Amino acid sequence: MTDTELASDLVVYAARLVRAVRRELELPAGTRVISLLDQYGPLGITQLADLDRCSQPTMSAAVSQLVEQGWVTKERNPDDARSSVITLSDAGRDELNRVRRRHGERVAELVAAHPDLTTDDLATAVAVLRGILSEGSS
Amino acid sequence: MTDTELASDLVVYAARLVRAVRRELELPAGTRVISLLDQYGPLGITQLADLDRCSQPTMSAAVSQLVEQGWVTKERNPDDARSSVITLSDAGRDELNRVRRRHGERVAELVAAHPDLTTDDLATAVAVLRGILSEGSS
DNA sequence: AGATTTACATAGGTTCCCTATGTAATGTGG
DNA sequence: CCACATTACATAGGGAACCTATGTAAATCT
Repeated sequence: MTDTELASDLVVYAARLVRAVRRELELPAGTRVISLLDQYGPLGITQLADLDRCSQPTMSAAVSQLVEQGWVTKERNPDDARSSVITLSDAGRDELNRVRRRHGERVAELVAAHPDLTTDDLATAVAVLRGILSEGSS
Repeated sequence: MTDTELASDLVVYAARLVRAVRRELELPAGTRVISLLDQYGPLGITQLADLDRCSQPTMSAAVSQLVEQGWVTKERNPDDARSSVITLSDAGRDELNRVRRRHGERVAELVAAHPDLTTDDLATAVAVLRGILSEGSS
């Protein structure tokens, strides 16, 4: 199997995993946003859109929803009145932890059902996905 | 890092990969369907919906579109007039190969941009995702 | 035969995401 | 310092991919 074939399979199976998890657990778009804020700290709308690889209007809408839910705060940037600063709230961090635990438990079940998959294998899979996505944006 | 934490990360990064690829390449829902037909041979609507983990109406609509595009054929099942038999056409198989090649090339580029990721790592990641998804449906 | 189940179609609605475009604030060249 | 481009967002309008609820016709069961 070539790298190209493997890479193709990676996309297909990644898509199926996401669909399978979403069916049972709900994986709202907002989760990705608060995950990014947790990882990078406070950010503006456009920065978030770039990191999440979505359009700026999409991120605007997502942030509005998160503000309504109380999971982030949105303030004017004192250094640049055009932009905003989106900050993860404590409630948002709690939500993030809850979602992560739910997802983790569910997928960990699936992993546990396959004894031939070791923790090392799992760690490698995560490293591959994360590596692929780091900076390889264009 | 525990298995649960790793599993949680796996979901997050899988979701980001799918989004990243979809942004550049288009990963239409129909691709999954013809991929399933390629893997399992001719199937009915409900069987396809179960395999794709989507609802039956969703699969009905997806198949209708694929028929219009000429990538599958839909015939009445001679053994059971209620059901249909969806079959991958030659054009559909060509399309599948084209899509796979595009996805593979794009992700292979991303992989190539990270020399610390070996082919073995990639193969492990694919094996983990496929393993997780095999039969672990419920 | 009547009732249930199965396979699919249709209706209506939600979520997520896009492009196009407007607006206000910030830099920039003459 | 004033017109102009650029940047950061917001708004408008629309499309794709899902869902649940429900209807219909064929197969199966009692």
